[in-house]
Amino acid sequence: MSGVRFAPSPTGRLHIGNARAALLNALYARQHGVPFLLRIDDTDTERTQPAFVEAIKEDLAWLGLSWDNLVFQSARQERYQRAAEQLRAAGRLYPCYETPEELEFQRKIARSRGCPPIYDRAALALSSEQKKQKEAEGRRPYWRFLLKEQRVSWIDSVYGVKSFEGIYASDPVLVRADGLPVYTLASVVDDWELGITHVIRGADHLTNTAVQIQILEALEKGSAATISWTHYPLFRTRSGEELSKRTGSLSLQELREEGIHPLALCSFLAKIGTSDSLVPVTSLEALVESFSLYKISLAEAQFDLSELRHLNRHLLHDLPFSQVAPDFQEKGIPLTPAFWEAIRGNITTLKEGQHWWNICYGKIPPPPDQDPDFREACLLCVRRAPEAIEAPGVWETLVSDLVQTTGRRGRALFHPLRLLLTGQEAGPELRLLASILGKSRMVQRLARDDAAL
RNA sequence: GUCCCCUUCGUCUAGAGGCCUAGGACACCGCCCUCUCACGGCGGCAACAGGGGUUCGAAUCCCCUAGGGGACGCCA
Repeated sequence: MSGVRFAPSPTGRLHIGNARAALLNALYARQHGVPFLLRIDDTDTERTQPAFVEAIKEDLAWLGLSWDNLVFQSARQERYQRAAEQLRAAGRLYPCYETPEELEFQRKIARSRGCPPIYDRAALALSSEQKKQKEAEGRRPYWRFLLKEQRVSWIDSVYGVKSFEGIYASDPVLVRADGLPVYTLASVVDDWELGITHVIRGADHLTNTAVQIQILEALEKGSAATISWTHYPLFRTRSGEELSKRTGSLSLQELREEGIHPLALCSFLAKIGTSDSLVPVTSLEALVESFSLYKISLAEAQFDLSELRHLNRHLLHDLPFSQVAPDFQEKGIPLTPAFWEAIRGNITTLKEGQHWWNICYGKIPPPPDQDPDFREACLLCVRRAPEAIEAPGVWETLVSDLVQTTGRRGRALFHPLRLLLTGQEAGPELRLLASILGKSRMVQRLARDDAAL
């Protein structure tokens, strides 16, 4: 039995950091044919909001990821209680009575004195009378795991041999005063019981790993070698902008609204910070094939939104009609192959595709009528052109006529004509636009007819 | 403060002591294509954070300095 998991907490919408974790795990699962578990880490009762569970599922589906199993930590409380019991029995879980405020104060003191803010284990020295007295005062105990002061080592797929000394960390709180387990415990229990053999997560969990290994051992469920650990370096950002879920920046929702195609995001998230080139792929399968944990670099990759946009542009150039039609359908746009062929080379985002759809099939703001004589001449030519602009040779004939009639050619002809027809300075080749607009709409726009403007 | 990690073209990176006058991709610039802006094709510019060692030889190994990230929560 083996498997991987993506374990978001439903405290907000998915952001790119989450998406990377989800994608990397999903790619690993697909490549190795192991189950991909979606575990909802909802042990934090204050911050969890049920609505975000659906939002997370929606975001994952948009990315193109599916899961084999769905588990809620909130539904597994008795497992965690049992584990806590076992740790208590083994003498590895001890009650503490400080309030969060007191602990915060202690940490502040330690920091100001230049000391590491590590828990002083004061509660360990409490006699049973003292504990009784604390409880008589109305204090409920919270429970800390007694860390062994030993070196914990494991092999990380990215970082190589890693080791941490137990003395450099606080004894972690495993059970809160309200009796509910904390992530640190729940995660270890679940990984063991749900057959997670490969943990792939951000490097912010590196020190957690040492702690979790000690818990795993204390629970007699395994050792450092039980799980294959992979920690990838977190994104770095320009000018230190926050990327964490706490600020809610760069949610998948925002990227989606901007018109970033999910495959562009997946290509980006799978390739950035690896030894592979940052190029878009047109299917998730291609990412599965080239995926390797060993390609992940030790240096933090910089997340650059403009890089993502470039990738999106290239992807859109490559994507066939069938792969983008659904995205437009969703926006109520009945995309046609001819239209897609015409615009794909000129757009960076799907949103710009919608923009061009509106230009071609909707009304446009009246372009400035700087040269009415030129406009009238163009109108004359288009009026006497055959109905089927798209038919072979028709465009060429029309252009000859335009050159003859207006006395202009090249940029001097096409630029103002483009402006009159589309209201845009740049865009797809006019020949293609003309066949999409059709003779009647071209006439309307050149005649400055209200129906098209 | 303590611990962990990082630093190669603008960006993502290749690089495991001689294959390095440092390779690729994207960006940028130029040319070609095109009676047009784009698209596309071809080409160009451009980097080993700094300083010490070790070695016949260092981007690569060691040390120091500087800069950056992460962890140190009754969050996950």
